[in-house]
Amino acid sequence: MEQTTQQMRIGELAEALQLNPKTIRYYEEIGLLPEARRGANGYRWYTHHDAEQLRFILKAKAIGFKLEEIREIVMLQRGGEQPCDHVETLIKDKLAAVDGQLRALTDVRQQLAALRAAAKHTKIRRGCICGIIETHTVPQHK
Amino acid sequence: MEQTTQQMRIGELAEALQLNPKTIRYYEEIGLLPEARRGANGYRWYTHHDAEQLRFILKAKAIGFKLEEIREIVMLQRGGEQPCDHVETLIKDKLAAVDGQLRALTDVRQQLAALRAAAKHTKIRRGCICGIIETHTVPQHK
DNA sequence: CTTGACCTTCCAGCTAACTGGAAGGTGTAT
DNA sequence: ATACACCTTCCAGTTAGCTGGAAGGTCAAG
Repeated sequence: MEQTTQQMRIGELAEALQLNPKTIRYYEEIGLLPEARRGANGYRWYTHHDAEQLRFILKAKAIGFKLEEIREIVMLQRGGEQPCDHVETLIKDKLAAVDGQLRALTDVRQQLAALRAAAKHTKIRRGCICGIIETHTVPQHK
Repeated sequence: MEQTTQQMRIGELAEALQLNPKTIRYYEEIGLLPEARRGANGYRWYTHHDAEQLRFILKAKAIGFKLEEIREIVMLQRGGEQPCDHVETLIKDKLAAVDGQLRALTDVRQQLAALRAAAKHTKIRRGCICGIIETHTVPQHK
């Protein structure tokens, strides 16, 4: 052990972020993650910074961005040195998209809250012949 | 014309919400939309209420919910009469999920804003040998 | 009474985003 | 020396969410 910056292999990174190592390789393959540094044996090695990058990607993914869109965003971050008009436009677009999402999200949140309030209000019967349960516990889809 | 509630056929609904009629049939098929009322000729007829339902679905979809999850939510709305503990738990879960999304979203928004600020700051050179442009205009993916 | 724009069902194919399996190399532990 | 749990690449298969095409019915306009 002579490196100061502690590194991890793909399995550890995957474990830390709760995902399949294959997914990480896939992200590298499509250019979402930069090509990982390799050890003499060909193994990929990741730093804390890589983990942060990946964490951001997962966050963006969780809120409904497509991998291609996320790729555009992280490209902006990575090439952070040479911004130009085109890049500014891109960022502006992404921001607008995110703001749109925020509006839609608060809207849905409000509807859910109303639903819960209504549920609280009507909650009288205990028998619960609740048609929803069947449709929920057996989602089946087709 | 003797109906008071104006109805529309699948094409009009699709046009109004900017989507493919096939998509609407597909949503019906997977139980995301209830089975549409049919005319004597077998055509589907939709009301304003159906349109609102669909609009909500699209909103939820836009913020990254899977169709299966949206189905759970609209099921809750539809069976709004008989809430029970299980249903309440479901709603609480959805609300928690949405709040998580909201947090992630504001986080990403903040990062984008920072990126834009940085871009504004570093924007000096006009030549713009901006590595991002190539990677953006030719996304290629494989 | 035919044309054309709708609608119907059924079925096949597509893209995105993984995910699994095969075949083989690496490295530490007994 | 041999397990064993890792890692590698390559290639094939899966799931979600549409989307297109074929084959045919409906209906208002000319």
